[in-house]
Amino acid sequence: MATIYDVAREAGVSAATVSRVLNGARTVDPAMVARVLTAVRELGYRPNAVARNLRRSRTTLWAVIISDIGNPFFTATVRGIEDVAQQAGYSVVLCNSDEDPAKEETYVAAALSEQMAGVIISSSGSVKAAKTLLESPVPVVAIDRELPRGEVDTVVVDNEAGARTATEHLLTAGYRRIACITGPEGVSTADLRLRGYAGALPSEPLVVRTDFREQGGYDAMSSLLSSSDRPDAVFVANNLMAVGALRCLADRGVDVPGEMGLVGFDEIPWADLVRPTLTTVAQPTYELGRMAARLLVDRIATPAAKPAKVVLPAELRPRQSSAR
Amino acid sequence: MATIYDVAREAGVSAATVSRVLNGARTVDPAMVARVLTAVRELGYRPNAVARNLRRSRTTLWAVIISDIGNPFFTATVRGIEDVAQQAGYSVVLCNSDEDPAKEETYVAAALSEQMAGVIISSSGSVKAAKTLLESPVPVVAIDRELPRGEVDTVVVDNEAGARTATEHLLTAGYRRIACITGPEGVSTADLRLRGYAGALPSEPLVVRTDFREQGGYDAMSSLLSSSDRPDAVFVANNLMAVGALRCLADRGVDVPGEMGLVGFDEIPWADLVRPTLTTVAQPTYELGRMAARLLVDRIATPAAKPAKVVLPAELRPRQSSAR
DNA sequence: TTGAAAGCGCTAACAT
DNA sequence: ATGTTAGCGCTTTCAA
Repeated sequence: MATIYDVAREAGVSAATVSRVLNGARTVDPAMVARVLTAVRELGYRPNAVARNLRRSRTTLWAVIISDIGNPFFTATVRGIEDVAQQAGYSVVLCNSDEDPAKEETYVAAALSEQMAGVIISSSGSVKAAKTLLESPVPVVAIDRELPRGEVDTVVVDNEAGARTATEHLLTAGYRRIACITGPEGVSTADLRLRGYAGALPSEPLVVRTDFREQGGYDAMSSLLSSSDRPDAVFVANNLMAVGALRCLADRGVDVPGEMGLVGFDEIPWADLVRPTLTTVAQPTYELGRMAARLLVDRIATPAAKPAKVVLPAELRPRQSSAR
Repeated sequence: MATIYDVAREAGVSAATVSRVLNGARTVDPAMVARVLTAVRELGYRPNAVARNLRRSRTTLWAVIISDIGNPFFTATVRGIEDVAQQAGYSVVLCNSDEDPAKEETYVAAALSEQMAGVIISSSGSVKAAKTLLESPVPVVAIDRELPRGEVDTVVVDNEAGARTATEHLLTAGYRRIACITGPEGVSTADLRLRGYAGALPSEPLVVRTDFREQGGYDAMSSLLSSSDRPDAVFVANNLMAVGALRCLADRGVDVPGEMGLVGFDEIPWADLVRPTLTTVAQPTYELGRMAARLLVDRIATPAAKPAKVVLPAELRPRQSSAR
């Protein structure tokens, strides 16, 4: 690969001048600019970002560490992040931790080693990854899920209120024994949605914890169906588990919403095309991403500012699965 | 941030020794290893990958440039890539071109500037991006879609055969006037699936081209419904457009599969939960990702080897939407 | 306005 | 087995 010195020689100028031209300094003679650009084109020169980053001690890359690329929730969120990032001159690289704390730690370590300009993370619960990030100088924004013990910029939805609304909706519809399927302890969305559910319930809570995956939801629903204290409705704390639960009910021939009501948290892509259509608590995903990116831009500009916490509203979308 | 020299000073050794310890050289005295590791821990030292990459003139990052992060097709594919990459000592960063050639070009440029160790790309059709990649020394594997005019390692499914099978399936089911909704010209999947469809058809083809998005499928179906030559079945060349088409039919109250048969190419996540369930041509997505990653590993090891082209089979999954 | 030169942090010859 | 040293490619003072 051609280096900046090759270009300099070809154009008959110094490397410093080439650098100035390429970085848009206005103190360069137009004639030289032309010569440099010609040389760049002829040699097919492409600046080595690694060298530049080393010299500048900074990069223009953001790492966005998401917990499950298979969850459509992240699609719109990432788009929101990308749109703001691009405008601010950053490129976004996505890292998929796949709900695996070990992978999350690997990606956090990589982001720091690679001197990324910032990190946006939806924690899969690794305390170690969170600690590493917090002790590092890299600007961090937590999204969707709070960072364990983290005093950092955070963008979440009002999980507790959303869960409460969903549970009250089931009560209003006439369901009496409402269970909750939620995610792993220590993941803030799992815990807060559980709290919202429990708070809305006049009776004793009935809780199953599992992972945030479709299979987890299936298994959880399966165990609820065969329990002695079988519920007549379930609030499911994320979208993929809700789909799993729905599939389980279909497989078992349980009538939804007649025999069993169902509300999920998080939209699923074709919530209105599945049968029965799925009642969900929808989140402003795109806006979540935009907001996180804006916070990160601000944080990079002002590292010492007090961390912000933004809570966006979630909204119930009543559909068939809860309409008794 | 602490540098390798800080660690060296703290441990009372040279920077070279620290480097050796950190890179697992076995020619280091165990006592020194211990001292170095202690110093590393005390200082919270973290190697600067940018400096390392510059010095080594290589990185351990792969760029995976996908054309639409919102398409669930890529979920399993990316997982396949990641699993192989991790085993081979590479980290994967995802870049979402969002079917936008300009974004694709930006990400290709970034991947080259950042000296990424390799690129796996699902082209959104930018000839310029393809050219840039092919003229660069970076190892490239095309996945899902062929790279425009690219003599590179390629992993695709047998699009033509899959489309033919789908079309024949509709004919066998008794549909007579079968249309095709496909993607942009120049995108290999769009063109090959169209060819497979046309090849299987005894009559004149009826084709609508649009983008590969849900809205595109909706609009295309809408125009087919109001055309004078209204079809009784449609083969839709990707998953998102199939969902759009299905939604359009639902909105218009057209009975599927009675009034209109439908087959999509690519699975959708809950094909069996939507109503009617959607007949699709399924692809071995995870295997596609694994294969691409394996080719990339080989290519990095043997840059001069002849490019391979791997064609994996696609498989019809008959469901309700085509069962007249 | 331009060039010379130093140095970002690391690794790998080479020397000891 | 360990240290010395040069240099990866770039940017940015500093001097002219």
